[in-house]
Amino acid sequence: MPGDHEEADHYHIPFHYELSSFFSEKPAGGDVNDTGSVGFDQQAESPLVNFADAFRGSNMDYGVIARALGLSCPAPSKFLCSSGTASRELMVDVGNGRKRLVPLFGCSLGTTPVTPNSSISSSSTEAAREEDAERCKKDEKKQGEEQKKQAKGDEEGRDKPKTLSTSKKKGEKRQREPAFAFVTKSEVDHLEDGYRWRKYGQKAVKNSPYPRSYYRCTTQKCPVKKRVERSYQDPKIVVTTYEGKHTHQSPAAVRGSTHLVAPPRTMPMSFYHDLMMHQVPHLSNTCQQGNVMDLANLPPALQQLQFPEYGLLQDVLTSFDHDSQP
DNA sequence: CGCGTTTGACCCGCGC
DNA sequence: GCGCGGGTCAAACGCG
Repeated sequence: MPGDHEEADHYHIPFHYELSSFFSEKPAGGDVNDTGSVGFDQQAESPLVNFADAFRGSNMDYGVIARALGLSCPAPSKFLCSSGTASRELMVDVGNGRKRLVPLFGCSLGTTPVTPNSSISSSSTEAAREEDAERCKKDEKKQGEEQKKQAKGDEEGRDKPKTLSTSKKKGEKRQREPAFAFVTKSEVDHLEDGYRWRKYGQKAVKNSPYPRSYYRCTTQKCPVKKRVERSYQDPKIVVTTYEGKHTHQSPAAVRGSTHLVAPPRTMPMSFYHDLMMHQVPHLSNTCQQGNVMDLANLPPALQQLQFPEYGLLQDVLTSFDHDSQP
């Protein structure tokens, strides 16, 4: 069915219109939304507050956030579940030649942060696991084919000069790690996130003048990769897609930047768990398979989301909450 | 010399 | 089956 197929290829999550303003052109330091309730001074003394710190220092009940993000709180998750019309999404390539519309929810548009990085504008997840589920059906269908290929490949493969596929068994489907995409508004492509990355490829993106860069975590045996590309819709927007879970601590944390990884004292770990379970729905499957999820395994984007002022986030989330009320 | 980037070639999955 | 586009490899190169 063509319609179903379309659904499988594009993961639609509505974006709240109020938040869309975060991604539109705004004068530096200006108010962020139309209500005037959110304003920040980009020249504030502490322009960067990381995600965890933001919550730690906040009086905000995490339940509000949880509800806002559609976590395990009584309020239904409008953000994740509704089919609202006033949405803003960004087409993000999530691998295997698949693109999906990634919901944007986020924060601010500081343009002259302390670090070369600009502030995080939004984060989102992509439902690779759901996608995998879809693909499983196809896989079953193709399994016979694959086996044929495998036999054939065993014959032909020997003569191939390169052994690119030796890392995985022939006929075995390339397994995609859970991915987490988020969007930043930045002048620089490669955002400093506390980990060390090695660029291993760059490709031109179809219909975009901007190339996509491929990075791998330089830590040995760490499987995490990330893709970085600029939005052709708005060149200032950088889409970063993390894939996989770090098997180690952030070097930045090791160096003493504990604020990058330390869990907020006031936030139960279950919140992180819920956050991940909902923000990265497919990870729930992983957990069901016995894998342990802990903070260190959170995508850096969640560990280190930074905001010019957490009050902004608060307003954003409050906005979510308010919007989710009938 | 070690580490990171660049870049062309190759592999792979998917749609037609 | 074929072509396209995305993802990865690895040699060459640059830099400190």
